[in-house]
Amino acid sequence: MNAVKLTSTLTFRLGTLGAVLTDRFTARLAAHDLKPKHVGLLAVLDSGVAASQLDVAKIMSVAPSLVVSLADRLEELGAVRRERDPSDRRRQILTLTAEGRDLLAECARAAAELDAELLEGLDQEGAETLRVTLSTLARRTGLPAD
Amino acid sequence: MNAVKLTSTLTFRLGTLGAVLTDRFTARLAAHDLKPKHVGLLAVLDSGVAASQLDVAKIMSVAPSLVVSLADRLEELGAVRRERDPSDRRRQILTLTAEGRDLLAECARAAAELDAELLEGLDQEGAETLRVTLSTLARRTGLPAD
DNA sequence: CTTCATCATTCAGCTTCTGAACGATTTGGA
DNA sequence: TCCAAATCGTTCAGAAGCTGAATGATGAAG
Repeated sequence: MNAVKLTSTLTFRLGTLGAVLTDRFTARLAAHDLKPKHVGLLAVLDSGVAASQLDVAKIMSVAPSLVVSLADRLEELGAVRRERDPSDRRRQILTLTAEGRDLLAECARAAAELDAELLEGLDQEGAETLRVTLSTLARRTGLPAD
Repeated sequence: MNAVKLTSTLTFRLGTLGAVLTDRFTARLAAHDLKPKHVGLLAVLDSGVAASQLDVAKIMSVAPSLVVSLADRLEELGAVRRERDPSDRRRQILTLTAEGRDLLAECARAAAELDAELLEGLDQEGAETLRVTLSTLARRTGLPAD
């Protein structure tokens, strides 16, 4: 009883909306020849101390082998530096370079512009409430919540 | 100036959160041997009159050839009926069967359960505000907003 | 100093999806 | 009436993105 409408569930709505926004972000990133996961990796490095590739893989919930190829590309762009951990030479420590920080900032600005488009005409209060609520949901989902 | 943090943009947050929720939904759907897109197709048929495969493809923003394989599977499950449009025999009209409606309802219930898990402990008011805001955003993004 | 665990890397392959054929049908002129 | 172009569904090859199983290098434990 009280039949649920699929399209009004958060699960479906956040899923589809998230997909659309990711597509838009991907389109913006195309200019830099990057994918969202590349930027996600930059963000991980930015918001923490130096991390090994395996650490990054765990944080991103992604296979270690994927981190290799993401880091390959970012290293090639000069956005990331790869160094063996002196205290454990198996570990590759990834760190953001100055260029990497710039690149991340540029991508973040692109995302913010997409946000502005999305929220255009929405009341300021609603937007702020949305941010707070999503931050809460992100936190309890194990995602970066800032 | 006022540097934007990527992880706190809606673009990034909705993208990652949406991906997590879609993964969870996919896991629930595994029991029925369905993917979210199958259920999305059922939802399109449910919320409209009879539609041709091309109509569905446009609504779902997906290649027509993908609709073929989704419909193949759903037809095989008896959830969907395929009939040539008598007034234009090129068109394949897709309609929900009674089984299809049941299946959709079951999937919607699964999504609602995931919603409950996600919102557990969140204040009722915040949840309701979230629903309303997301509905608005869905509408202005060309997604089903109900 | 040998055995087992851990990390990065490569690579084969899976899944999901698209775009280019193609056949069947319809439409719009000449 | 007939033909050319457009439209719809279908098949199929293959791109894209990712995983999991090897492999080699290094480290830890006895």
